[in-house]
Amino acid sequence: MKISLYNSLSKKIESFNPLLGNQVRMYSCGPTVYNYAHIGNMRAFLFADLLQRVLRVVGNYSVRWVMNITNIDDKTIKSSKIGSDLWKPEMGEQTDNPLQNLSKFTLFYEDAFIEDITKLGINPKHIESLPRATEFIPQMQDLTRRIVENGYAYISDGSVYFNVAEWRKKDVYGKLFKIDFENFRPGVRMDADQYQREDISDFVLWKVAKPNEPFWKFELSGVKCDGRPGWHLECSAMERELLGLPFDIHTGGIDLKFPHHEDEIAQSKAGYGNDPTTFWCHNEFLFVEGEKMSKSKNNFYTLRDLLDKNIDALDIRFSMLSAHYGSVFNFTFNSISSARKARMRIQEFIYSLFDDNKTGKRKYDVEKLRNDIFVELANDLHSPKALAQLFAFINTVSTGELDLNSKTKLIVLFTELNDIFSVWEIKPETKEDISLPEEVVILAQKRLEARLSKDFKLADEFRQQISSKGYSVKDTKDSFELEKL
RNA sequence: GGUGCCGUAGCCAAGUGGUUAGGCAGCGGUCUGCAAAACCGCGAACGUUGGUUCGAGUCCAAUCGGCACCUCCA
Repeated sequence: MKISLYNSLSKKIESFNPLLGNQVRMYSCGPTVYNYAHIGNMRAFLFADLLQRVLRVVGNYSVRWVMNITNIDDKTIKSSKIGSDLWKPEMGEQTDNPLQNLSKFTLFYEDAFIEDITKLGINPKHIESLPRATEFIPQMQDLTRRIVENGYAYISDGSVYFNVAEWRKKDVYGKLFKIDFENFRPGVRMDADQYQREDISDFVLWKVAKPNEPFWKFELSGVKCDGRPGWHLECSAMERELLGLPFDIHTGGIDLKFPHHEDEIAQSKAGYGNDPTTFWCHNEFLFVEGEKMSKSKNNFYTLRDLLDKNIDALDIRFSMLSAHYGSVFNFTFNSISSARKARMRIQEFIYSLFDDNKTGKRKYDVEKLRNDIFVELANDLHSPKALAQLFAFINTVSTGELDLNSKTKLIVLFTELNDIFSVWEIKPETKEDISLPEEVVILAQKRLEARLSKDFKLADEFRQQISSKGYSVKDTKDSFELEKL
């Protein structure tokens, strides 16, 4: 099925066509590995995952998905320095080699990141490559050199800056973000670094080495420029190296539109002569309980914080699918429990499809249902509408009335849908829970006996005891089911 | 100052000018010893004020409120 996507370049929904046959090349701005990822970060990665899955399943494309790991920047350098209180014993021993420290520090959070996204239902096998910025330094130096040679960058005190004014004579600077150069307001964070820039809007390509910080040897136009790459440059060099230019889709959070992505466009074109990509896709921000997430408001959560609160990562995934990626998502604890119930309702339905005792004569047009759902997903990843279609279906059909053929087709469909949503089990319900404590099972059995002999008072007492041990008991006709509370 | 986004029932969240989005919660029912779960059924909304139109949640204007970005934040 043809996919349509909102393109931040045209600010319109456009029909998507890959540049090379059936293959989609997609690059996602990945994490800066200086801390555990928070749920706002997670939304960006879940959005990219949804996109690549829809491209595979609905669009029938093969997808080459690349997501970078930013393992060198101000924050990672600072956090990994000797004496940093962010250093954890699990990262190993610090040495007097700043680059080694940086590497140990960032690898720790890189592992944590992979672990986190896996819990969220992202399959790392879908990601073709997770390039680390530090492993592409020669390519970044090469790009810097090209831009300088083409006359769109200058060296100042060993750092290299992109000359925006010069570039504007040749091409538009402001393709994603309309910039009013007359009313350009210098940012507050400007003086965080002593930039020796000719113009306020120039941005750094390569930063000169500071004492006790990691650096790479670099000589440019006879000038010694030992140092490290600037942030924007990393992506430009890696995406060209791994995907080739131009590729099909570039994703990221909406805050990266400017300056990060705008600068990427300028760099790639000024250095390589090519636009990076044809589609820019951005996800909106996330709120927590109606407010912007911030540490001061005490509503700043990493995925791990939420897991510690006994929240299922898949409920987070599912709840985010209930809003369109292009609108602000309001994360609330209420919405998580709401999402869990909704998700489980579909899960129950899937289980019942495998139940041969529930079979009837009704034929259902599964093809049409499939089409109804896929059309929504193909229309700019409209997951809320796709889910609405699915619920509307479940509301009109009970498995017991469906014939075997329809049920089989539905299992196939749910398998396909789960290749996108990835929040269900497509298999018969397994009643056995090996992890149940024996004492709870014994209590439940005693309760069953009491119940069958109609001693309900005793049965209620046992139920009390079971729930005080953290389990709930559900009666079936002549047995019981236990569930963790 | 500039550039954008958003105000839809108790909560979340779709709505491309013309008969129902959907989920959760709530209410009623079936089933249960009572529950739980499941299933069946039910209601309720478009920030405010004008305008365009036969008809506006949808288009236009104004207004109020919230938010984001404006040089290394998803």
